[in-house]
Amino acid sequence: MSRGVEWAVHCCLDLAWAGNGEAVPVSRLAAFYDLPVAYLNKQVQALVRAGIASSVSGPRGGFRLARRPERISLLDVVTAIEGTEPAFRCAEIRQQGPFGGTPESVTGPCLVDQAMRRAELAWRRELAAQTLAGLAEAVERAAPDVPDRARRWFDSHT
Amino acid sequence: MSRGVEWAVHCCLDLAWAGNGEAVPVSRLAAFYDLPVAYLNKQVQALVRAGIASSVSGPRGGFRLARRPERISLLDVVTAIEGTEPAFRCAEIRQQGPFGGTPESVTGPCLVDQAMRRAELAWRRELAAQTLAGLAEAVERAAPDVPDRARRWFDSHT
DNA sequence: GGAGAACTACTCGGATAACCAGTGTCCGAGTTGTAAGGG
DNA sequence: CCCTTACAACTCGGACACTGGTTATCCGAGTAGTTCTCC
Repeated sequence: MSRGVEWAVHCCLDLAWAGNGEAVPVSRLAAFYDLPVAYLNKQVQALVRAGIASSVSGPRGGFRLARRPERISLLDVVTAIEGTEPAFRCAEIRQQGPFGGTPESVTGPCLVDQAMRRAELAWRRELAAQTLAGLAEAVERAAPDVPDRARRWFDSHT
Repeated sequence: MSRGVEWAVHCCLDLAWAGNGEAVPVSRLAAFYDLPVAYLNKQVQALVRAGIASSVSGPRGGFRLARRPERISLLDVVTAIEGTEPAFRCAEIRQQGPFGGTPESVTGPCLVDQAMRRAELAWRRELAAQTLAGLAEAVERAAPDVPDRARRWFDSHT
């Protein structure tokens, strides 16, 4: 899985905390985690294309969340970065080779593919159950000062 | 996900059907699905390294399943090809940047990582629940003649 | 005719290149705040 | 003093190189069956 997924999730959390109406430029986010600025920009652009974040150009510009954190699931973020295609893509090799041409061999869908899709569906279901708000709440419960410190840091470095 | 996973699962099914004590050479398997021989060999070798299949060299040699199909799960096959490392690997970026050095910031494990691991665990659980025997049975139920035809084809092309 | 040895063909196994997606970087388009200049 | 206008700085956005991993291929090590030779 792409490295940008971790970046995107953490940045979304920071946007949820620091974004009190203010847009956060990607340079700030990159400085906060010591990440390459331009590449992180690329990832956040993917969030914009997916409708998770919105962008503002020019001075005082930056990114902010397009929806409330309660309405953004981890699955949304992951699919925004990784794309919607399933990790396992059935190439229907059972239809190749000497038995491939016969129409009698294609009775119903490929069960191997089905089993894989079922597993991947469970993965997606688990990701969809977790929202950004829920994750943020869990972090606040575990370390109550982290969000405040982050917010203050983002506000101070104007 | 690697393309070889699909090949491995299908080949394991064929080994379970065609392997009545006889070892099946990889050239036979490759011909059955019209796949590149040497590369498929590489994948099946991974199955051997994982203890799923066993190999016999020389004439009348080939591969066979090392355990009964009831004892081989889809997760076994997938991890044999893809490796045991999780798809999402937490790089702990929360510990980088200006806040990284402070020891107070590392309160407990990374919750983002935890959420991702939970999802991946659900995926693994679903894969582990499906055995090769169960999958083979499902195929027989959907298309009762497929296993027999496969067995006959593998036996005929000595 | 039978036993032994050399040979041949066949298989796996790992070492070796080609290709592609992910990774990283750069510069241009657009926008906003600012400052200068004139009325 | 106030309005207009040009400027400058800052941000996103997409286009351009680089790199590790998957994909693909080849040749060597080892083994079983076969055949030839000798007793």
